[in-house]
Amino acid sequence: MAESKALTTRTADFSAWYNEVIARAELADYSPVRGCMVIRPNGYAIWEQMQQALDRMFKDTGHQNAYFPLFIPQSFLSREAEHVEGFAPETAVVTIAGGKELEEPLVVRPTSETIIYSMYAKWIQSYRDLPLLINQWANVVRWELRTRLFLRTTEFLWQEGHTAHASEAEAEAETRQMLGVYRRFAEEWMAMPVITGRKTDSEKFAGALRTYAIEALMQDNKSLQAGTSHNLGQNFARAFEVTYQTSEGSIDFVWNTSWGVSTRLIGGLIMTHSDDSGLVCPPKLAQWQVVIVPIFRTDEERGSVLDAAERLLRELRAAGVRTHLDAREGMKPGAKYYEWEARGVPLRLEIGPRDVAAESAMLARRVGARKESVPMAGLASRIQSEMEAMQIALLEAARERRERASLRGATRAEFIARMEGEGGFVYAGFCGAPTCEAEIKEQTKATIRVLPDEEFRSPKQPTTCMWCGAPSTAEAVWARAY
RNA sequence: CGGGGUGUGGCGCAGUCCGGUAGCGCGCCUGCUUUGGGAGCAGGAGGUCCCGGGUUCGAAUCCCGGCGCCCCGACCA
Repeated sequence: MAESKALTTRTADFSAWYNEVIARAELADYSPVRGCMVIRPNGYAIWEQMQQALDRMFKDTGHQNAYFPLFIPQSFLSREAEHVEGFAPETAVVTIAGGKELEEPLVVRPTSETIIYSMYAKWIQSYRDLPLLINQWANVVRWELRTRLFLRTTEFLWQEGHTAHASEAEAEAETRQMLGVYRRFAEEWMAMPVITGRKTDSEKFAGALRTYAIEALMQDNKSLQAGTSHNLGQNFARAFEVTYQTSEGSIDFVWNTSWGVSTRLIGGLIMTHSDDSGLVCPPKLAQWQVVIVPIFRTDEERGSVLDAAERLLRELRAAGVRTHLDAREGMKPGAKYYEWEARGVPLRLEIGPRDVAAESAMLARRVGARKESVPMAGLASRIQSEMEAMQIALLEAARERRERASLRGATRAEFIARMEGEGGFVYAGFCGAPTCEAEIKEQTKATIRVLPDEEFRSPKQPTTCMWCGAPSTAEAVWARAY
C-alpha cells in the first residue's frame, strides 16, 4: 500500500521524481497544447509570493511597472542583427487575424526589448528623462523543441526590466544592481544559494554587450540559470534610434539594460529543497506556512478540538502567519499528513483531545527534527521563530550540498571524470577561446555557467586553461545545465 | 528531424504473441462503522480499447495507412 503511493525516489530517477512532485503537490498540469503548462492554484500561489517579494525589491530600487503589447511587428525583431538571429527560430508568428492575412506578420513576444525600445525612442528626449526604469510582468512565448514543466515551457510567465541610462557606467551599475537583487531574492526568499558572474559570449543574451547570471546547483548536480541581467550597451538604442540630448547639447544614444526571472524559478525551488516525500517549500514563499490538523473520535471531542483549532487559526492569522485549518471530514489524520507533506507545507500543528486538555499542540516540521509538543501560550511567536530557523537551515543545507558537489582547480582528466560521473560545479582555468569552449561542450556536454565574480573565485587562481593548457584568462565554473 | 518506447474508464496498468465481445489497482459516488501517520465493509457510477480502412461469422487482439504522447539527441530562460 505505502509503496504504491510513494513517489519515485530522486536516486532512482530524478526526472520522474521531479514530475511526480509537481503532480502530487498539484503545482501544474500538462495542457492540450504540446509544451504548454497549466499552473494550478498551488503552483500559482508560490508564483504570487515570488512576485510580491520581487516587485517590492524592484520598487525599492526605483522601478515602475508598465505593460507592453503581446504582439510585435515582425520587422522589429530584425532591427538588431544578433537579436533576430537568436530569437527568430523560436518565435510563434500570427499571419492571419480577423479572417484576413496580415500585411505584416505579428510575432508573439519571445522577449520585449524591441517593442519597448521603440516606445522609449518616443518617450526619451533629454538627459532629464533618464534614467528610465521600467519593469513589466508578462507572459512570453518561445517555441522550444523540448519542454519540461516550469523549467522550459512554450509559454512562461516572467518579469522583464528594461532601463535606459545616460552613460555606460550607469547602465553597468544598474545591470549589476539587479543581479544583486536576484541573488538576494534567491538566497533570502527561495533559500537557494547562487553563484554570480558573467556569461561567456557564447552564452550571452542575443543582442547584449554583457550578460550576468545567477546559477544554482540542483540536487542532481545540474546547474540552473535562475536569472539574468544584461548590459545591452547601445545596441538596441542604435537599432531603434533611442537618443537624447545631453546637458552639453549634443545628441547621444542611450545605454540600456534588461533583466528577468521567470516561472522557471519554481522549478529551481523544487529541485533545490524537495525530498522523496514531495515538495519542500521555504516558509517565506509557502502558500500555507502552517496547517492545523484536528484529531477527534466522538462528537464531544470534535466540538472541543475544532474549537481550540479555530482559536489557534485566528491567533496565527492575526500574527501574520499564513495558516490553514484542515477540517475535512472522513479523512484520517495520517492521510492529511502525507498530503500536506507532499504539498510542502513547512509546519504542521496537530490538535487532539490530549492536546486540548494540556493546552498544547503537536508541532511537526516538514524537514529536520521530529514532532514535539509545544504549549498553546506563545505559539505564534514560537511558529515565527521556527520559520525563521527553517528558512536559514534550508539555505545552509543547500549551500553545503553545493559545496560538496563543487570541485576547484580540476585537471582535464578530473574534469571529464566529474562530468561523466557525479556532476556538479567545476572551477578551473579557461583560456578564453570560443573554440576551446565549444570543444568542451561537445565532448562533455558541460558549459561555462559563469566566469564567477570575485567573491566566488578560488583562493588560488588557476594559471592555465584546464582543457588546452594555454595561459588562463579567467577562472570559469563549468557544469552540465538545464 | 534522427534513435527508442507507448496509446485500453479520471490516473497507473494487465489483456494483444495464440481473435470469442474488457479486467485489476488507485481515485470517484452512497451508506454504516472509523479517525494520534496513507481506514474497513457493503453497494454503485464510469470505457467509440488513438483514428481510418481491410481480413473474419466475430477484432483491443491479425494486416495496411495515419495521428498523438513520452524518453534520448540537435535548439534553449
